[in-house]
Amino acid sequence: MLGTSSDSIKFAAQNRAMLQLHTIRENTESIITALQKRNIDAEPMLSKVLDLDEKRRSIQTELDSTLAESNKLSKEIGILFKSGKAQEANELKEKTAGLKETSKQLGDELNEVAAALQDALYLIPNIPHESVPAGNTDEDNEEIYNEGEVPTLFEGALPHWELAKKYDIIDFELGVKITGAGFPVYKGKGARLQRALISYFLDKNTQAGYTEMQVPHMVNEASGYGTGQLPDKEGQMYHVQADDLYLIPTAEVPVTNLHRGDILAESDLPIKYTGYTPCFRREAGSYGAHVRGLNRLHQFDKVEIVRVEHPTNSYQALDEMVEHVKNILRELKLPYRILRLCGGDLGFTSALTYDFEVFSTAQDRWLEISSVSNFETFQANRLKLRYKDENGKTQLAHTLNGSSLALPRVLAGILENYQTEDGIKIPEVLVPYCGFDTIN
RNA sequence: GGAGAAAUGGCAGAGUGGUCGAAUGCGGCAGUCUUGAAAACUGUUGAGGGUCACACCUCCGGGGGUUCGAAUCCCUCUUUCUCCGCCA
Repeated sequence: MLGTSSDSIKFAAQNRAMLQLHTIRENTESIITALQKRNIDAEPMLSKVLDLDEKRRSIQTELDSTLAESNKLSKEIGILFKSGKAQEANELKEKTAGLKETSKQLGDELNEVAAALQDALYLIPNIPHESVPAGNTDEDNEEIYNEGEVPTLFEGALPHWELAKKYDIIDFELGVKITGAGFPVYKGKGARLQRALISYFLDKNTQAGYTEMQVPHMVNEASGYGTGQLPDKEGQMYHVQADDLYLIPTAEVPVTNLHRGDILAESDLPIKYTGYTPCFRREAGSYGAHVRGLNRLHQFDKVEIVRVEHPTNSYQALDEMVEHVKNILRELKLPYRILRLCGGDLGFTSALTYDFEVFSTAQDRWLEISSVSNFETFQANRLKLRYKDENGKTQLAHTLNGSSLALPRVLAGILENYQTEDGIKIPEVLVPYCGFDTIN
């Protein structure tokens, strides 16, 4: 449906079953070509990696044989002592001194090179799926679907931040007082509508087979590296330095890390989770009119879906997730479109991403409300999230996630598109969750 | 926050300086038996690096140290449990 034919899926799965050193070593050229879609010249990066890799292996080999020799001597010494030949044993002991020195040196060298290699590897972004269009900016994203009527609003219709004030449902100034800009306070029916949306989304997700999880809102450094926020997005996360913890920018981080280091049985797949969490983002560098109101916040609520999949099934899973989100927006009767992100706009960790955007009628612009991605083995490789295949071999799993959905812009879309001269109508599906059908 | 105990393979649980990547049991897998299943019996069963394949190397919570040699001894950190204190 979305241009991921089964042939390309199979190819992708095989080609990247073990993305990283093996793959880089054997497919250097094709990786460089693929990364050009991200407008990256990967050649220097990769040759540095290959260089360090070669160095690492040669030091490792040398170290291994030194250790092998000293292991052998130690065993002999043990046997000699046991059989009472203390003098011969002591003679052998002297021979080990040099080996010890050598292995210490080699060990230090190895650590250094291995760390440098790790750092270099962490800087390489995921390889875009072949369906990812070339391009530099969001202008080059490819619209692949749209649905829903854009309503014609009455004269004097307002953007959501005006509506929020008019009906006293969101107080941005109050948030500034107690915290700062970008931390709104939801009041009365506004707060209730938030809670209704969270419940509604979670219900939709659990009905679709996702298991609801409540996870910590802070994570440690290892989790940040696992899903790829670190080191790439270091400055975008709130860092609690006293305890070296990060406030989560999305539930993707704690939920996907649930399986960090696991080796699953093939029959455990697929794993499907959903979770509601607040999300914290520093948004360093954002500015201008597009950050008004709910458009861009430091703290916002989101319900996320996460899947761990068999490589042969991950693109079908991606399509299912897209269909699932479509369904929700259809029920909310919001006009939306789906974009396939171009190489330049694609996130660091993703192989293929579909963005959902709701049309904000009063602002006359599209607002991103969901991002659904397949990471293939990229996160799994960092997470060491694997499964045993039918031959008993350990393979990297594929991970995926998507918002279903991010609250603030859905809220903005509802407020703006559902406004009437008599107040804001509540979408039908949300009325049972809200306990009211109009905000006035 | 204070005092004590502990951390070993999917799980349980031995192992206190040498041939231990690690007994044993359970679980898993394969086979024998069976129409099939269960039971019983036999075999097999951690991860990573390295190699064409072997060899070989690393890993017994993390890091460091002692030693020719560490799962075993020492230091340190983390986590868990018990008791005390505090507390939504």
